[in-house]
Amino acid sequence: MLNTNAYKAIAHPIRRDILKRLRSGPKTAGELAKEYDISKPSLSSHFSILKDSDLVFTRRDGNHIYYNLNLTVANEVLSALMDLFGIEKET
Amino acid sequence: MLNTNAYKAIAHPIRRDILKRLRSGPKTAGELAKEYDISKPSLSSHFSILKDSDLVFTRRDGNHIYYNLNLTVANEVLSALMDLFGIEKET
DNA sequence: ATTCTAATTAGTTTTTTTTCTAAATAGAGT
DNA sequence: ACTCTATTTAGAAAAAAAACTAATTAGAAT
Repeated sequence: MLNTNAYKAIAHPIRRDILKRLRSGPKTAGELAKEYDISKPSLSSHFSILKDSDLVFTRRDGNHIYYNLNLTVANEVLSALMDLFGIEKET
Repeated sequence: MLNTNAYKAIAHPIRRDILKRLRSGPKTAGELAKEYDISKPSLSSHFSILKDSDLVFTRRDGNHIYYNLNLTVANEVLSALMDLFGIEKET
């Protein structure tokens, strides 16, 4: 069953943008921070919300923490929405 | 292009529940109101957010206003999320 | 052990969302 | 025209989310 925090996670434009950037592979908080005109703590809070949703997970490599998109959960979000809307996956 | 209000629309559990109930056909505000322990104005505000997202549209029939699920927009939400996550629709 | 870099936590303020009660509107039916 | 039912609008209060600065933690590297 889907963690409903996922709906909250995708509700904010910055978090959606982060997810989009993670499609192409893991990024550090610092790399992502460059893209947004927002304080680091605010961004950290967005990361935290993304982690709570399980849409992203982290891995530390030395000094850096890499954010990764969890595609399994991403697929679960899609499935849950298809169910919500009563839309069938074509066979 | 998707109305980003749709992300906001699905962020609240009551609004998701309303969408789910509309799968089976149009419902009046009154019918839906029975399902939730919340004041009518609060629910009306949820309806308004759903309408802003274009996920639902209304049709008046006499004294009743029927809420309908807009499946076209529902599909657009799914497409937008597939794009966001970089998930391909299988052919 | 100190220092450097990366990122988070603490605490607060601002903004947005959700909720409420009371009043108003829209249309149907008498 | 009045009245009844269904729903929304107005205005205010409460709750939740998002933002900031300052301080802290975690680990790497000297």
